[in-house]
Amino acid sequence: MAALEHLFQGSALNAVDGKGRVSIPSFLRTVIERRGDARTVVLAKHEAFPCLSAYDPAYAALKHAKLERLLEKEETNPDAQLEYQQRNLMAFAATEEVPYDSSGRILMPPMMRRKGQIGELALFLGTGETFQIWSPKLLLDDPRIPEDLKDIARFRLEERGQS
Amino acid sequence: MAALEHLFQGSALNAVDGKGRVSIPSFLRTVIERRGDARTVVLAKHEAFPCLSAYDPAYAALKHAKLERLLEKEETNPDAQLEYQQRNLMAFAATEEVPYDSSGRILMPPMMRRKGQIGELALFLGTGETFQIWSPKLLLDDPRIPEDLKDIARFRLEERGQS
DNA sequence: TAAAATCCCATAAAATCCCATTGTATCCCG
DNA sequence: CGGGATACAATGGGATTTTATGGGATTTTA
Repeated sequence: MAALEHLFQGSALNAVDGKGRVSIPSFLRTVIERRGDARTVVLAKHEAFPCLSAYDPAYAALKHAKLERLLEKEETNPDAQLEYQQRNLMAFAATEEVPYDSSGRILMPPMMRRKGQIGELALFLGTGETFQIWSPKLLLDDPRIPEDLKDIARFRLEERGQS
Repeated sequence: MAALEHLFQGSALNAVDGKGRVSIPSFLRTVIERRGDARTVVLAKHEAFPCLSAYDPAYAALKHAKLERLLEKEETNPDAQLEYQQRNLMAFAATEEVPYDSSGRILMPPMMRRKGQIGELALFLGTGETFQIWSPKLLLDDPRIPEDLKDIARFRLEERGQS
């Protein structure tokens, strides 16, 4: 159950239904449950891309512990104090932890849905330590995204379109 | 039930009614009850921000124990003695412990309400080991608060306004 | 006994559970 | 190897429960 022995990988395109529910792809759930024993995802706005960043609570705790150790080193520095407060706020207040049910679905919180501009479709992308949730349209429109990755998004869209 | 295995996370904006009652958001109550078995919150003025700092009794006990150990180490240092006395005063005399009822509401003590300048609305922000209670307006006006977090406060205000 | 705190009940909206369906991947055995 | 049987994933929709909140009644406190 060591936190970072298991990495998030792969992609999937799932529907967001009228109630705001989305299935977390099972291959991501497997990693979550191997890293800890929660059936829960932590959602945050991605710092660089117009999408959401997601991970498991064990990873969040690990990140927090790291921050704490950093503070103890710089305890005397007054600037460090404010910076610490700010980071803590971003790491915890600006994130939401949502459990998934027995069928693997979360209720996407309205705030996160808006921050990630997620509409009827959610594109899940594994990125190792974390995974991302995109509006497929936004991903295709972003010039920073490699063409090969866009091909994957297009493929997932087609897959769904023809059904 | 280890104290710091569960962290406070997320945000919510709740109403303070005419009697001074506020609901503690359920996701914070869950953490409180997992950390110990009290249905109680400890309130204090935040040391840096114009808001309240809040936590569970188990965390208060833990913090106290930590202070004690620190003191024992520095027993010979007279400065440490004074500092300990001061911190101890703040940690206990300047805080109030209030239980929440079966519907999850506390009666916000008038002194704390004034210290935090909490009006009709209380913004709850998880910050890991503790959580904060803000007047949303004061948060929006504070230059030290990251813009992304203010966005969240604005979102919560909107959410409520349109209903 | 007046003010304040607490309890109790009511409600609307939201979140959660539960069951059903469908498509797809996997298994197993002849 | 074929082809049905099986298991699981994603998803829809109804039923149930929880949450936040208002307001009255009762108890406690000063």
